[in-house]
Amino acid sequence: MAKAYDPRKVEERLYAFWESEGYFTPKVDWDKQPFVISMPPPNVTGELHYGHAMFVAFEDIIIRWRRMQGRQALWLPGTDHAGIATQNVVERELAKQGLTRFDLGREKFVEAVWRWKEKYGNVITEQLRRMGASCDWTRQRFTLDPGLSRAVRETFVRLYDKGLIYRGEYMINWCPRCTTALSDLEVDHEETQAKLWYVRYPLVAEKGKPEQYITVATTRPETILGDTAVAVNPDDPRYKDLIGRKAVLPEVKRVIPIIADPAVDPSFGTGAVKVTPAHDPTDYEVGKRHNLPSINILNLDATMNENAGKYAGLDRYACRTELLEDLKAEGLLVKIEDHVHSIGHCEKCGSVVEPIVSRQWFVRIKPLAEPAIDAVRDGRIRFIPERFGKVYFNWMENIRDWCISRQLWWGHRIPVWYCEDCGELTVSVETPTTCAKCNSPRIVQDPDVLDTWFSSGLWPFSTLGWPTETEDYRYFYPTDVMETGYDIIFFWVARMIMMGLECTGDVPFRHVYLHGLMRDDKGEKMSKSKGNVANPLGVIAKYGADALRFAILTGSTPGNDMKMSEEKLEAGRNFANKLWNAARYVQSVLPPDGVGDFQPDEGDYQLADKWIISRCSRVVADATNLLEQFQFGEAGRIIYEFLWNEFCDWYIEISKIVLYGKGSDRAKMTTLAVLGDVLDKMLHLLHPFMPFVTEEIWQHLPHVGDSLMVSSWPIPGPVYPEAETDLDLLMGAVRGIRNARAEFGIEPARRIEAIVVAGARTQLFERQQAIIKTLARVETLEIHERLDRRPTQALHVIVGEVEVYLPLAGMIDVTAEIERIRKEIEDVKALAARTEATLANPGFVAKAPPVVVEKERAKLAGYNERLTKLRERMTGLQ
RNA sequence: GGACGAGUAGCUCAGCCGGUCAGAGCGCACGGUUCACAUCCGUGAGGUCGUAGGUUCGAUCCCUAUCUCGUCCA
Repeated sequence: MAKAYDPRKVEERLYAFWESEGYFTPKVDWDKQPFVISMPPPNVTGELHYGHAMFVAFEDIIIRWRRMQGRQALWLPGTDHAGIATQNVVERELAKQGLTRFDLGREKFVEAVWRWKEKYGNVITEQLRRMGASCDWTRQRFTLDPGLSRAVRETFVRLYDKGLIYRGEYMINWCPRCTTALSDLEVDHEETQAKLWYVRYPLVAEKGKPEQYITVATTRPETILGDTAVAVNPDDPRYKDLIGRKAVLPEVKRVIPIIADPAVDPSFGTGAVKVTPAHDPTDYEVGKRHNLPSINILNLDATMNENAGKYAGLDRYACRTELLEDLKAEGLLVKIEDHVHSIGHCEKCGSVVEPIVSRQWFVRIKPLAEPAIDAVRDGRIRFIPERFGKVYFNWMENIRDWCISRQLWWGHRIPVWYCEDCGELTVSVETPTTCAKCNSPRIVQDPDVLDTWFSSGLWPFSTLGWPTETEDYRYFYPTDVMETGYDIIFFWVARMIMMGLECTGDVPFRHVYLHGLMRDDKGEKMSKSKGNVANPLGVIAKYGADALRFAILTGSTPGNDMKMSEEKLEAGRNFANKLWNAARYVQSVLPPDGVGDFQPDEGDYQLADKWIISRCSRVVADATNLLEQFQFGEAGRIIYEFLWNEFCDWYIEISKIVLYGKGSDRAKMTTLAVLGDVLDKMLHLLHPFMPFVTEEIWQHLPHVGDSLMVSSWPIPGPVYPEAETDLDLLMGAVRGIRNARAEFGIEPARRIEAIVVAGARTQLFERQQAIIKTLARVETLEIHERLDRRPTQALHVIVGEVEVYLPLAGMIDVTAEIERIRKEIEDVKALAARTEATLANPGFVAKAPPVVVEKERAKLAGYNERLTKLRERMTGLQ
């Protein structure tokens, strides 16, 4: 084994080995329990970023751990066609050649996207391998695969037949750049510093009344061209008289009514608002209530249409500028105020979204949402962390119908055909040749495609073969854990739950584990535009995939964002190297074929053996328990601490005493067996965290089986509480001596003399004196049960019930020592006083659990014993 | 406007159902070339656990209010 661990030499080789052995591919075995995770499918043209690194780390730790527990573990990978995003990418490529998708035409364009997908679509899957993802590539899926496309059609037809999908004209969000409808979720609202324009509308003159105006305030003056009313609040005294009168729309000269509607907020602007039913969701509702005409003034690319009169053809913002100029010229622009309001942007391209009335397909969502709410409420699906359940409920309970049609070319074509003869629709899974109503062959398919999330919503079961009752589907569904970022609870998690319940009658998964988002070391969200995205592949090349995984897993808490930093990656790398070197030591002392058939008896174990076995048992139990609770960070930390601070710092050092000493072969074999066994257990526990380094080490050590990744998860061994207490005392003594040595500047290499007054623990110290001698660098060690004449020219250390003297003639400044002890007496007295006060409180003794009271009493006894010893020492010195 | 999260050692953060929980890593200070490891070893300093109340025998952990930062929904 090399002196330092070099991940570059092992990672790709081991991954290829695992994959070629078929370890990632579970078999359907009805005698065994499956364990399934559907991988959130990355965008097919995407590149690996930290978000992917996170889900790989979390999902792989779960799946590797369950696999080692003997489950038929399936982690099903795949990619998403990501409609808008992918189409945009290819359109941008075309734009470089000065082309638009319309220049190619639909068929050619879709072919171009497929070519793009074939060329770049596997980049991400290759990158996932670099992370060590143990997913089953033989079952890899793509949302546009024939099987998954069939699932989409099947779902559409079923929902349509049940009346849960309908087509209608409603106000939707329109992205003029992508030229498609968007669902509410695909619109990002952003608080924007903008203007509020106050515009006067002249009233139609009435006999006997003076010339009058009504002033409205608007953030979107260009929509004046589409106004069909002015509205005021019915209770607003300022406008009572004007209700029912008519106003003349500036520029357009259309006569519109002044109406009263409770939706008007009297405190906004002047209290009078313009009503544009075709271009504002609120106005749309007002228009419906008052039967107002709806005048569309926009083309689909956000230029003004013929209804805009002389502004026709202008871009919406150019039109705004010109119109404002004209209003100003006419004296109708009263004033301009600064105003902050939220503006909707296309999630994908950032363009300002237009609310327009359009004919689209919708999912009637309430009937789907209700069972989905129940499934979480009654615990069939559990969110981790729990609080996200509240977020889920809040959204689901106020959910609105889902606009699913998109005016794109890349995606699942809507399975609806319109008859050019009778005008009826045919909705069908199989592509029809004739109209279902009149049998006319003159039918034409709806040109639109479905929202990408419609197919993603089917992912946990469409990937397993649904709607066909395949063996995979029957065995592996429902899945166990859905692991993803909390930012797509609504987009994806909620929709999978709704679709899963509707389509399969069962929940799609039982647990939803949500991780936070990755931020840079300043806490900024990572984004390409900010340029703060470290490339995970670069990180892997520099530190190794294990280091990255360990940093992610131990540096995060469920549901909380985490900051990534070089320091954390270094810590991960250092830990891998520490493990490597611990193994290197074990390998160097172990015979080539290990300890063979040798099995130590209980009686062979020395104190240190029992101690490390016991501690190891606890770590195995605790780590397993923490994994059960999705507490990956805590699990990682306790293993880290055990390995570094107990196994390496103490047990390995103690083992050297035995192995390099003159003991019996049997004693040495016992130590070797324990070293190997504990290390082996740690390799197992750490494998799901750091698959590469653990496998590589395991392969170097004597082992049974072909691969660590398919070996069994350890079960906790025996626990020896007494050995733990005893070794704690010995370690305390060693630390005490080291501390004193450091404090008094004794050269590390210098061997000194020590006198232990051990009382009841005399036997322990006599038996284990080698530990003290070696680890504290003591040359001669005297051990007494009691000692009447205490040395004065000596340092004094108290460890529990034991005292240690380090006779260092000439090095002791008695006055300083007295001062040091005086100070310690003060400290201990303060502690004792606090404990006494607690115990003196009658409420405490009466109400606290007896165990706690006992603990306090023991604490006090300990303080008092220490005080006695300190005082004795004090008088001895004086 | 509603909801949620964060505010713990200089920095980054752990602390599950209130009682050795005041912790880790990094950084810092001092000292280390003996054959696992300087990607290391030993020792040490550092915090009124955002602020103010309350519940309790006892609160970093529960309740109320409040401040700062962040996120989501409307």
